[in-house]
Amino acid sequence: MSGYHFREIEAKWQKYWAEQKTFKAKQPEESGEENNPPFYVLDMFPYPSGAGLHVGHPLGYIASDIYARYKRHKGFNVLHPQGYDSFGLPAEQYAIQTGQHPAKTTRDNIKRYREQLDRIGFSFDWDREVRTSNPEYYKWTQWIFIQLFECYYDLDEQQAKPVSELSAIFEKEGNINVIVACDEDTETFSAEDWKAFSDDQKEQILLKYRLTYLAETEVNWCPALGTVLANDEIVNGVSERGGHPVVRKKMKQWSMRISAYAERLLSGLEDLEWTESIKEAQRNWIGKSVGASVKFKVQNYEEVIEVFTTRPDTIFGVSFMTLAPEHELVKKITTEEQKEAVEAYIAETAKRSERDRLADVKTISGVFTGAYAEHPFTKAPVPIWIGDYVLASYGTGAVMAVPCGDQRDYDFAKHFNIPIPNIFKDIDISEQAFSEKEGAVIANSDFLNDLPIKKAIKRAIHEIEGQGFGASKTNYRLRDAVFSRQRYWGEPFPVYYVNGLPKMIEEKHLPLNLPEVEKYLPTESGEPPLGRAEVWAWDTNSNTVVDNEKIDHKTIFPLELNTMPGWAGSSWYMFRYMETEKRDEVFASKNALDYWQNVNLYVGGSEHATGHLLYSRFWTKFLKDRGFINVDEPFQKMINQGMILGESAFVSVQKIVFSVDLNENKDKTEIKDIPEPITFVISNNLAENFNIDKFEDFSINNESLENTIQEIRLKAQQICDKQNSTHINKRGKLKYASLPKYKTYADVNLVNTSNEMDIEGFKKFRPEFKNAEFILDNGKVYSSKEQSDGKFLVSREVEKMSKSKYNVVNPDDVCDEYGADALRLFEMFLGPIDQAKPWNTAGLSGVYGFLKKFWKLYHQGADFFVSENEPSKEAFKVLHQTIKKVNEDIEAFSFNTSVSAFMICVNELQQLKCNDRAVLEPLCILLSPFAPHICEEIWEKLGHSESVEYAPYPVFEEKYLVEDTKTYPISFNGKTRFTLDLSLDLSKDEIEKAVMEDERTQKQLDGRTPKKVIVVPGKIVNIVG
RNA sequence: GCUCGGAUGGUGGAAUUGGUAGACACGUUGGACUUAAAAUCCAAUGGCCAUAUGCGGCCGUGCGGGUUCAAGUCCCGCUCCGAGUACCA
Repeated sequence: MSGYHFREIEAKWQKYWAEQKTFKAKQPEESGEENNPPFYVLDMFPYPSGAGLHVGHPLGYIASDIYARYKRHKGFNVLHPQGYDSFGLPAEQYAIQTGQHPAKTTRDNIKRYREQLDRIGFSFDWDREVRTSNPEYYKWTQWIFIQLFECYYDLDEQQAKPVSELSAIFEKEGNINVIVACDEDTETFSAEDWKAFSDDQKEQILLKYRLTYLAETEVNWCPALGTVLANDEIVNGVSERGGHPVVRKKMKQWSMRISAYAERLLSGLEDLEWTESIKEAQRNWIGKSVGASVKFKVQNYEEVIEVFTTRPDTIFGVSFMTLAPEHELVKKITTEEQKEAVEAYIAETAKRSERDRLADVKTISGVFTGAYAEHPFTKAPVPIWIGDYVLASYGTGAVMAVPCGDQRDYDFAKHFNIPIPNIFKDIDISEQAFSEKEGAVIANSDFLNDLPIKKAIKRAIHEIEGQGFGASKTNYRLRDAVFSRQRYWGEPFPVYYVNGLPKMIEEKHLPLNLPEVEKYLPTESGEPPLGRAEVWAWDTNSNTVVDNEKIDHKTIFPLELNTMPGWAGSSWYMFRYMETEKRDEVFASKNALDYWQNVNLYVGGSEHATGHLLYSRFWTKFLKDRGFINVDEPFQKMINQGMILGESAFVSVQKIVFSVDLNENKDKTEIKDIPEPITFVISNNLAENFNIDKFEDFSINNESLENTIQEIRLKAQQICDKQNSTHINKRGKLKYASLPKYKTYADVNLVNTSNEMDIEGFKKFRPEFKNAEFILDNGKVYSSKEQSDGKFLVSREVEKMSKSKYNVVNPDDVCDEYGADALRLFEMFLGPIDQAKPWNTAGLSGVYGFLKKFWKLYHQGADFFVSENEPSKEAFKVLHQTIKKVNEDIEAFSFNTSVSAFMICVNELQQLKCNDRAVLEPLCILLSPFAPHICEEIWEKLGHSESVEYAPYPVFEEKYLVEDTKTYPISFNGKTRFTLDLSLDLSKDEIEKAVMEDERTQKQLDGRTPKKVIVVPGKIVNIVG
């Protein structure tokens, strides 16, 4: 065996790894003696879609795999698992369309994913695989749900506690003194009240405190689809799919009280090694603002308007109030005169999406309600306006407008000629508001006069609280998360209903398995798909699921029909991988949890910034509170990979169509026999100039194209003439005309690296072009593969990789052609991991060539050969430079530069004709995380019987890199003119002397005397003057 | 609008604390080997100018300023592109 036969090598080692369980992570009890510290590397959970993997998906997996393998070489006990987020909407939609059970399609998809993943040679410990749709897994998702139900959140101690403790407090002192997270509308009650409540009433009240609770939530309901839609599934008020009407509707749904954890979710970000941009996204999402809530009385009404402000110090600057048009008070307080205008404005606002309202800052709009509020301090009347720059969903949906201190209020006031009182001492507000939060002193503000802003805020809150029309308040934008989905393919809630009140199924009877249904659609009456299940009732005697017909509301009760959302299963899966043996008994055993702690390195896309990454932090904190785990954060360090973009291929098309001039058609008989249009598909190099109508203007010198176009015109004219001279004649004259050129997709798999397209393949791919004429790059018309000597070229454009753009590249194809090691290297070589970059298959030959060169280093002719000789100094230097560089790059996740470093290393060793074991053996270890198959093969040939995976990482030794000379760039006025080799031992003065003596220096100076000579030893010499 | 990224040859991208801009690779061109192709190897390759050869010169990291002996890198002001996103009161 001589050449580099990657197919055999890769298959051989993939089999070996699977059989030997090379990547099995050791549990704490197994690893104790060897003292290998644990290290946990995790990829974000893949959803196994029917489309399979494209080359963009494995990018992060390759990076994390390199890191995992690197850590094994460094002596760590690495946990590097993989699994599937296998509940989800696409499988359900496919089931609705085809009637196939989603469990089956999901299994099929997973099988395909696994095959694709296996081909790339990942070092996953597959024995720990999890699938969220497996009952053995979702048993514990249900279990966590129950734990959340049984807890409330103590805001004082910032901790979740059992609800039983809360009812004990209520028993003693009611809810007046408790500082806990609860629904906004919770009323106060005393111990006596509590005791007087019925059991059902008590349950109702406790629901307002539980960390997961039932509540009326406003949703986008689409009756035709029988489901709730996300905001981005609605376009112009109708559903994106099908265009059905959508209505706002209140529905009773499960919610998660994530808002209770707002403060901890915010402060916990500080110690995480995540990118600033993701942390910032979470901070914005949580949206903490500190200020005060202030109540304004409405004149002539009993009502008050409550506002939240971060700037209570500016309260004397209030000259109007603005309510969101949707604010509930608007209808009540609007005067008769203003009614028409207000209603018109509300109707207008309703048409605008929130997106519109926020994107448009230039249009200022609003209407006066005619009503006035009363300033709490001055008692002056304050006009109440409505304006769509205030959103109902944030805060109280009302603003106390301070035009001198807020630019939006300022613009609004200017636009409507509302006074702008200035409450800042010596600050000019004639042009714009003063919105800084420091650097000013308050004026015209009674007791706040002469106070700087920060002190004024404190004083204002003090007065507001003292006079009883407000209090200091911290506001969070973070809302509780709706947890119910009207879907089939998700975790069933372990919940049944007694008198309409939810009861949890006891833990020991879990899992509650997803029932069978005959169809996956909502029921005709609008219930979720589980409403179709015939066996979906809970028997509290036998503790089993029984036939619905047996429901008697005494011992047999209906079960919950909603299922859990996609993020339920993915919010805790990182802990499940830690467990191996006792998965039936616990979600993960204490021992394992204590040992693995949390994920040391998490790799995935940044699109999960405010979804998955926030929810899993929430669940982690909750599980910590309850003592189930002992970490506060799930993912200590995170790397976000960028998207791999596709290079879509396009062809240009122009058509000739025939038509009859109807003006001359006297008898108006039906027109038949009009020839089919003729389609031309034009090679990209000619596309711009190709134009059937105006070939006379043809500017580039291409005779055959000119001829071709003339022929086309001639042919079209002949068709017309022929028809006109015969039967069409009396109905009118047949004419031809060309339509505008347009571009359309070609499948990238039909195009080679030189942008040449396979025309026959294209005809099969787009049958509508079966009879089209193809104009080749030489201007000639394509006739057949054999007879045409020209090429057909496509144009390229970088776009997102997607099926609909025909630019998807499958990793299997790359593995077939170049091998998994080449794929791995190339994905890394493409550019920085976190950047979006286009996939260009042409570059693959570069890394493939590198692998062949690497292989050759260990061979002499056809035979494997390494010498036992002492390597040269140069060879050692090359090796140690590479060790240093690659080591640093891996730690910095700069994998593209480490691939370059390997290329440089191999090129140089080849130059040096180095084939010494003492250099080549460490090099093999060094490369093995990147290209594991080829390195295993060579490692074996080097005489090792064990996998290279656990070979100790080569140690960098500085002594091999020590230099005694430096090639100094000698620059004049900052421009390098020549270089000079000088000893590194020289002092500054000696360097200067040597440089000045060089004749090239004299030539550059041309007799001038330098003003200054800058010498930086070991770096550069710059001569000024 | 705001926040965070980014902009370097024909292409993907390198470049330490400011210190030889364009590493490495693709592509292109030329050459060697071959009946030929593939593969492999060698050479050239930022632009412009100059040049028999040789020695060279000017410009150049989105744009305009600035700091510095020296700026892709630091500062100020813009433009464009990408991602996220709340009129956060």
